[in-house]
Amino acid sequence: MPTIKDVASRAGVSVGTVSNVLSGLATVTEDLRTRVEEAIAELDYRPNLIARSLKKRQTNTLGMIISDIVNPFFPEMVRGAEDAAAAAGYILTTFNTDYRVERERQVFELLRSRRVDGLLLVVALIRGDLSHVQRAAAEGLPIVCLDRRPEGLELDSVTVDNTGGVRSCIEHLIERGHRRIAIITGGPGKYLAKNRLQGYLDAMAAAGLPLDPALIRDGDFRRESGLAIAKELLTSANPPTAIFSCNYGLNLGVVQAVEELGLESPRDIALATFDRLKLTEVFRPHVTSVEQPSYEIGAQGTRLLIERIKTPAEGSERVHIQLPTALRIAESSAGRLVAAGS
Amino acid sequence: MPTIKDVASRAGVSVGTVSNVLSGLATVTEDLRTRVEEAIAELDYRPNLIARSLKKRQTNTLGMIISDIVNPFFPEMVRGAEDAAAAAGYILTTFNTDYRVERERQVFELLRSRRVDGLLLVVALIRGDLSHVQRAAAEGLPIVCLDRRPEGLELDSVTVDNTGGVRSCIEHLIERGHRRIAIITGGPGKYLAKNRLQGYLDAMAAAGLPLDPALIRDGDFRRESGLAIAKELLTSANPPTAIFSCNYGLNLGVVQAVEELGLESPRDIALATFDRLKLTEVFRPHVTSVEQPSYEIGAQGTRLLIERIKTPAEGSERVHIQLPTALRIAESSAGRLVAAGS
DNA sequence: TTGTATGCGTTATCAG
DNA sequence: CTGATAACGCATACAA
Repeated sequence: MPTIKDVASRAGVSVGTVSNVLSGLATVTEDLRTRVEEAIAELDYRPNLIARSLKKRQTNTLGMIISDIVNPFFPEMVRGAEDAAAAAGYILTTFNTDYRVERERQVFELLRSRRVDGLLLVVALIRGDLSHVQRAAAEGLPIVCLDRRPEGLELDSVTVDNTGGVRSCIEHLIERGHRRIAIITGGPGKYLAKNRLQGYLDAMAAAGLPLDPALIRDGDFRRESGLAIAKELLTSANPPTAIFSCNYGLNLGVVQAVEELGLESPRDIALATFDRLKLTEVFRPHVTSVEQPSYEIGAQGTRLLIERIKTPAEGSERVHIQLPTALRIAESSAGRLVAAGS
Repeated sequence: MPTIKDVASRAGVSVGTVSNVLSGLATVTEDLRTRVEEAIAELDYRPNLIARSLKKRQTNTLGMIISDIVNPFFPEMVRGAEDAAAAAGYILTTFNTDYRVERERQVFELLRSRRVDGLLLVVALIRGDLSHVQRAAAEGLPIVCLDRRPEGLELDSVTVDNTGGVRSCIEHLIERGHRRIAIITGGPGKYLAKNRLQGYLDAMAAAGLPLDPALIRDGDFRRESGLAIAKELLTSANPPTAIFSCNYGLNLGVVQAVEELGLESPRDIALATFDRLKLTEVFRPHVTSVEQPSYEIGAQGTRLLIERIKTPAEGSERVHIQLPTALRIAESSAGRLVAAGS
């Protein structure tokens, strides 16, 4: 592979001059510039970005740590990040943690050794031992948290209005005449689960509806728990008229339960869920959903990060961007035909 | 950030010694080794992988060029690649081309400037101007093609048995009593489209069934064309009893058409498609599908690539791995209740 | 305006 | 077995 030296000698100039035409900054004679450019073309020269990084102490590389690219929530987010990164001259290297903190810690080490300029982070854990991120941030590595905000850490973040999203959806169900609305959560102690449940509580309270503990059920964000809980709910003595799932995994289980019990939505039960999946929309039932702007989370997070790289945050003034969700009303949340019971 | 020099002076040894304990290779006295390790811990030293890359002329980085991570076919493939890369001490940087060759060319330049050790490539185009990949390969950059094989290029590849996958599915439909089986392809001149159509032709020929040109329709792999073509097929004078879609995008359109016409599968029409999407399986209709081992494509491609990096291919002996598909039979391909017509 | 020299943080070669 | 030193390819003062 030709180096800058080869270009220089072929063009009959010094390496300094070649470097100058490469960076385009310095004023260099038209004559020399064309000679250098010819040499570059003839040699098929490509500047060695590794050497450049070493010298300039910047890699133009962003690290991105997510849970699992196979989880359909992430591809759009990654794409948003990648597009924003590319637009600013950065590249992205992505890592999956499968929600395991020890893996997150490994990746942190690796990324810091590779001297990434900044980090996009979807934390594996909201609380617990976050010392690796704390230390990295303290040592000056720009970090932007996506989707979830770890507790007790001063970091910029881009999240979604989980509470408001659920609230608007529950309000919609109430408006359609539902009073016995069940919610399946992601389980206690989880960031997303807590915030989403709050939206339910808010909406119910605002409508003056009583809370039935039997209708507020803890799942674990996975299909299996949605299936089991939905079956319990639907076969109980006093079943709900609507079920809200706190993420799409749970919703899959609920949909499955409805079919396995020989029921149909919206005829027998109204359904709604957090997360929108365009791919399933042509199938039945057509489920009402709360869509989050995944692409924007990635894109805006990346733009924020790059801004921080260029001008580091002073003191503890951090920015927290919270993006709105959108309610996608579909057939599954049709209203009750008769007046609601007690 | 501390450097190897800082570690050396703190441990009272030379940089050479520190380098030796880092690489673990050279024999170094137990005494010195512990002193160095202590210094490393105390300074929280992390070797600068950029500098190491410059010196060793290897980045331990693999480039991966795909069409679009948002296309549900890719996340599993990327995940497979990432896992295999991580297991071998490499990291992956991913790029989307949106099927645009000019973008592919840009990414090639970038990746070569960054001195990636190898490339995982899902080509944007099967034929046409592939000079950038040809040149890169000729200059010694290890490249493994995934999913599609570009024409006239000597490159290792990992693909799927597209023809066999479709054939087995059509055979299944025939076995269920279907004779008028329609196929919606990805359009003429495309690699995947051609191979998949061949499976249909093979199965029909083997069963001695006549080919009806009206049932072999060119789509473009997207939902809209699936919708339009399916509507035509279903409302024609002599409609098919089964429709096979050559990818999942087309299938989405077909499913939509069936519902919009007030029909139901399998009651009124049998359905089957290439590509399996686990997420849609709980919804109705439950569509029979040909599943490809996406994760394995990525994983095996990566392992092959790393092998090539370590021991480059001699001459033109290239390896082409072709992975089998799996037929996932679901409700939508139920048999005909009455004997099939002519 | 252009050329020269130094250093970025490592690894590797070679004396000692 | 350990230490000094020369690259790796580039950017950047600084000198000419």
